[in-house]
Amino acid sequence: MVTLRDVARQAGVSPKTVSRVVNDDPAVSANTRDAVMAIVRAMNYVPDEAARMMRTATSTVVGLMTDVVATTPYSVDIVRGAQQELKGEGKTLLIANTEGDPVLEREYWRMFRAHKVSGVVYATMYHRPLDLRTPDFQGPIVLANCYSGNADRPSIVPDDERGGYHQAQHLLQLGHRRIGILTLLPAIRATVLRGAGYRKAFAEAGVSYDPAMEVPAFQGSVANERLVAYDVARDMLGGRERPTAIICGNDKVALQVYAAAASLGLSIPGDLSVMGYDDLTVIAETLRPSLTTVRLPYYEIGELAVQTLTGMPDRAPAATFEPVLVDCPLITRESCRPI
Amino acid sequence: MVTLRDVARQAGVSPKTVSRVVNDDPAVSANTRDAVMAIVRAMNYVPDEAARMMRTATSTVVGLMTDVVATTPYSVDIVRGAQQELKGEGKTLLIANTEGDPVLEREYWRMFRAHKVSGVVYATMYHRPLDLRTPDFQGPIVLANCYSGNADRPSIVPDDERGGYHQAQHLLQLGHRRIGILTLLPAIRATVLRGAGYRKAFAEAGVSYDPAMEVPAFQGSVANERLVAYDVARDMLGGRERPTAIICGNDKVALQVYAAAASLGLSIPGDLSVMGYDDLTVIAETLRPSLTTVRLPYYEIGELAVQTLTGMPDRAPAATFEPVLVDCPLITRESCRPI
DNA sequence: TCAATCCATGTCAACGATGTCAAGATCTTT
DNA sequence: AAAGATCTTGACATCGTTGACATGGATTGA
Repeated sequence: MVTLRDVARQAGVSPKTVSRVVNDDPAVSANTRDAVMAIVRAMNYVPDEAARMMRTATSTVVGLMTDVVATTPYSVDIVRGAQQELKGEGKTLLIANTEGDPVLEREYWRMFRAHKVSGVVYATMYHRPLDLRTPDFQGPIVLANCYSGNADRPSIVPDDERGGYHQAQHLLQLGHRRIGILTLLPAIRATVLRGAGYRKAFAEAGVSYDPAMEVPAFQGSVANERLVAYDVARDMLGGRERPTAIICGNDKVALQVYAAAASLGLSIPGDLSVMGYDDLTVIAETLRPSLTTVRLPYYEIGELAVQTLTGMPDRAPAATFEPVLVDCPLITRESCRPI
Repeated sequence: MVTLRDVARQAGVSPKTVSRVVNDDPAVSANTRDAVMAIVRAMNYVPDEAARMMRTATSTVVGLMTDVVATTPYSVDIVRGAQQELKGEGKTLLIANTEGDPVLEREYWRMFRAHKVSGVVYATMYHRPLDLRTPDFQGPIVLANCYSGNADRPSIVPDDERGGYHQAQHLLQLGHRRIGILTLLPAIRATVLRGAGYRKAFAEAGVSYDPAMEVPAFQGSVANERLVAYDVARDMLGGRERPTAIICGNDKVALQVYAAAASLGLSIPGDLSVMGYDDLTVIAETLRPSLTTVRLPYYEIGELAVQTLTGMPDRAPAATFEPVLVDCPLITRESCRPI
């Protein structure tokens, strides 16, 4: 292994000087700097993280703790966004997937402590409040896709109310008036927030909002949900006064609405406009016609989480943090059409 | 921070003894061990990884280098499988996503070196041969979903030939004889392997294989492919002598075949059986009827890769390694039915 | 010209763990 | 009971880096 010492010897300077050079300390003459850098490159010297870590009591690694976030395919984007942001600073991610196991989670917090991670992004699968106790870890933490119930930590969450607003607003603007809404489970926070968004859009458009048009596309509990969008959509589309458009709680729901429409001989978007949520591209881009949907901005949430982390002091003063809302933009494709 | 020293002082023993205890060194009396462990727990002592790393010149971290693997949703399972396997050993993953950028990749290899990772899993998005040169990294490497052209590294890949065999064999057994095949791009290795699997199944069933029934569902290049399964399937299903079953190169293709069938008024599985590949559950479980498919065993590949890594000596002798094939099992759902 | 200031570089110790070796205590063996 | 073997514990140096502080030379100002 090539060490600072070796480089120093070769360059005819002290180890400390080499250290200064590789750390961009300005207190080094240009000549020395160039000479040392030449040797550094020639010897392919790479600073030993372990020694740095030990000396500085911090590392260039950021922890990413997830519940089961990695399970749900699209949320990998949180990881990608975080990486993207870290790349610029020469840092990387140490990942810990708890799969929902609290014992394992505790172990991972210890592990983060042992590795002196410079911060942790804590991401959850569902957008939800969270009371995080971390007796084994002291450093800065940013919540992603979840937020602290008592606002004692910074957090980045999707703006589900605005996302719901986008969905409804777009369809209303296209002239739709009878709009069916297939929601996620009522217990999910996003469901409530989007509901508010729908109402706001309807109100702004001067259209009365009919709660009867709002039906859950799932049954069961959050932990054990069953997708029944196909049947619900068939009921909705089979009745008289069928809707001219359907807003879906996510893209999977939309996929089943496509199937329901096909089974009734209804064409999309000719007879029915369909709007998704999530922008799960494997579905949204593959469906015929492709799906107009609203994108869950996981990539941006990952980026922002790391940015926030980087800007945090090691020991944050006991401040109050309102969740940062990230817009869920409308992605226009082919499944919605003016009436 | 609580250090070995602090624990030692409290316990009235030397730091070295505490070290022995936390490392399960058998050369410690039961009394001492219990006494020390009590203090360790009471003080919530966690060994400092940096110091360990420095002293032992190795870390408990395994690197995961991916090209764009994290982009394709389902392959997150490689990460999950790897984690699962590491969990037992108290290790974790340091992840590096190159997004295909060689400069970045080089930087990440350096980073892995700096962090003294105990090994690296190198995973690719496509199953393909790979000539890996890592001047900046010496430790053990296992390839996942790719393999070394000259067999100089261990590798774990899906058994695509057998997967293709499963697809065809199942449909043949259900009595289908006219079977359409919508393949991936011919340039992709999986396409070739699965083709061999199809032929084998047909031969075993004593059914003649008609190459004309095999059509790519994609156009363009690997880097820039365009899914045209919808049109191809409509052509195939619109002709006389339409197939009674269609084998798809992946689940996205199957999704479009569903749409094509619906547009022609054909019902699945009544008029047409459809078989997917990948087992992308967001699609396969959401489709109505749910999709019979073949599962890409990414989770197992991740597990096996780490197992292989763990079993490797630090400096592997220049051996030859045949790729380890992992079966792609048939997942039976509702989209295939006897003729 | 001499003191004060600044700049570039160097010396030294320390971060926390563990490998090496040694020593004291205890147990065998004859 | 003495010599050896074994078992348990400890002293000490060391891994590679950087922070605190020191040094010596050049520059500035009066």
